[in-house]
Amino acid sequence: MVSDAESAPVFAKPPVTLREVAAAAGVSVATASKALNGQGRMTAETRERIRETARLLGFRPNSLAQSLLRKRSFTVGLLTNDTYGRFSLPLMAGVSDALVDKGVSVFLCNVEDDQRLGQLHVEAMLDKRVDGIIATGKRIDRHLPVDLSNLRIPVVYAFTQPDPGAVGLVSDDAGGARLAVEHFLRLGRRRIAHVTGPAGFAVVHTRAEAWRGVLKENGLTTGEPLLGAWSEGWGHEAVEKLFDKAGRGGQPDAIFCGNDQIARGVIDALRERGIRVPDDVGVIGFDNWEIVAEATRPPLTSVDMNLASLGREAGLALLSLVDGQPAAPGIRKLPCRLVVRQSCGSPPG
Amino acid sequence: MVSDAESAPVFAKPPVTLREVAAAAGVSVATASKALNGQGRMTAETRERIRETARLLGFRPNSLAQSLLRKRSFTVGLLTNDTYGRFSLPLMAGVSDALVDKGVSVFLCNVEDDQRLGQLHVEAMLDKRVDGIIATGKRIDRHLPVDLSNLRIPVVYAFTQPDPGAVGLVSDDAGGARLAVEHFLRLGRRRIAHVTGPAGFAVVHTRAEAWRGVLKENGLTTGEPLLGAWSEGWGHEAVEKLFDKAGRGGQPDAIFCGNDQIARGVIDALRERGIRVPDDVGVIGFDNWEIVAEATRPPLTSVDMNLASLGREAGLALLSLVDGQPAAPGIRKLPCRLVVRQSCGSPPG
DNA sequence: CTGAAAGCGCTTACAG
DNA sequence: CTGAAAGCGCTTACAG
Repeated sequence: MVSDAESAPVFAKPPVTLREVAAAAGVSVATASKALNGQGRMTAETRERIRETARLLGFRPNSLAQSLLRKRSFTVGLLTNDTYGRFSLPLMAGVSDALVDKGVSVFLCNVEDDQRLGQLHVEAMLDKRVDGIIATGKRIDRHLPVDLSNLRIPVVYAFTQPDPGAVGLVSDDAGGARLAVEHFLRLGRRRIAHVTGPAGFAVVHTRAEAWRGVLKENGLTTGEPLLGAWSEGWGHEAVEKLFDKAGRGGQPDAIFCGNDQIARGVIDALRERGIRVPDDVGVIGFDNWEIVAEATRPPLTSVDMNLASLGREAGLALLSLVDGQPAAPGIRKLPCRLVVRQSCGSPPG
Repeated sequence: MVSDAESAPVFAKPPVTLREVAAAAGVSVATASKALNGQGRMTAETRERIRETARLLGFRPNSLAQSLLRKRSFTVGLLTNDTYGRFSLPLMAGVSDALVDKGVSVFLCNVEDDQRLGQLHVEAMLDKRVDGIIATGKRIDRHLPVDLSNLRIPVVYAFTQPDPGAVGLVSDDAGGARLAVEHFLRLGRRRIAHVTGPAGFAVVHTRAEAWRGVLKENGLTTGEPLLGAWSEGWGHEAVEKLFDKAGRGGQPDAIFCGNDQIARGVIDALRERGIRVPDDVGVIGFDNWEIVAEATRPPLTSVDMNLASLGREAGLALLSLVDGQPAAPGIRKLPCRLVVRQSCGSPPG
């Protein structure tokens, strides 16, 4: 007995083709194509009949064939080395969301920090004729382990270091830091410390400069920012450094932290010392990593880099390049926003 | 003046085609194709000459054309509703890693919990003729907002609820829970409590049953598991419940927690009460969310669900379905592993 | 108003 | 040993 219908996999049935639609409607393939695409001239009845036939048969045009002709695949590649995904995922989701509505699909390429993997993925993207590539990473001062500088297709960099002359989108870290410090000032805080990550990160300096700048503009003196690790442990330590020296008057009444983990360590350490947050000392973090920010006691006010919007913008920027619109090269900085919770204190009175 | 070379976008130059390679090598397109694919018979010199020409011209075959012919696109769709990405990302990275070496690329489809988005993505995948689909989510007892049951292409479910009769991969939660409890027993702990998430989650019951089972097998009595939220706050509360009642003898000497956030809350609450971890009470978490597990004091022992492996397995399972290998339908449970840090205590003596 | 032809870039029988 | 032909599924000038 030959394999019977029951045992054959359901998915063996091939998709219906335009040829079948045309035959069923009694027209040529060319006419069918034009009917479905709203091209050409024909009676409204013919067009409608063909459309109805297509609908009935469940016809969906084969993208591969269309892409071959149009020289547009309606796909883009998304390169990332952020396996852990704290920064990448919202960004990737933003890209995907912005593009799905335009019929563009996104290839996920995890390149780690591995040249071989990077090359493998870029070649796969090129072979599959993606319309463009978005490169993203976990920090804006490092390159991905791939060379994207001489491709035939447009490239947009988002939250990773762009090649010179390319289009790049990053968060406005200086602006984000200003938001935090200015908020403290508005709340009446005057001795605002800054506890942040390692000197090896560009954002550490960008944010520290902004912190210093705002204080100076307001006639306040600043000490040095405290550089350390991006960790809770460092937040703890930093509190010791800040509060073990000097008298009450030299101690901060607010601490702006370089990320939420540091802020969490700071808050825990302050509580252990009996220093009240926000009454005695206000705390603001950076990243608005919700699961951390909402678990601190009190919940943490934090600067959000709007990574999903950044992803959306990157997707749209790439599309307009693909469509041949010229884009100004260079780095575009997108605004951050301050998410106010309870750790920073309320306005006086 | 017509647009000069300087101002034209670099990426306007179209890729080199097989026809050009053939012309350059002085052979027909058919011969060129066979030479590059190792098909047909021809002199070694001819083959080598064609290959060399292709290399020189930087020829890369157009995947779209190949896919059209072969009826295989070497792409798969990856559906997820885990925007936050704690579970999805390692899984997605695993899928991508397993497939990139086989020349298969992965479309990222963020469907949220939105039917419309789900449908949009599934149609896009079908139109692009993906070879198969992997569905993944943030919990194993919920469906994605899409119907994948009657597609023409194979589907594998990973870390989300499969359709009946489909192939599904999940972590062995019961096994993972056993690992934790048995480890405590080996360490000499006897009064092992269980603090976990809400009753609405299937894994809450799976893990609680396993906890209860191991204790019974060892002749130990168990109380009821403490159900609550997946949060630090609940971990805190649970410690109050466990330690405010009964005398010293009724209090646990070990707590197995349903996730790492709960475990973190538990550890913090114990410390605040002056109860030493692990000396007085051992703690084990679940998920092995490194950034949390490593920040607890002491660092947290936790059950790891091996999500990257799960992703790899899912990718390979899908590929073998695509290749026509029959796969046993049903749910396959993949083992967890215990990552031992300092919160559970050392062996006695 | 509709269809036949050519073609996107490739592969695979089939001739010679 | 090599090439001409047909074809994957579609679209788009061009005739009629």
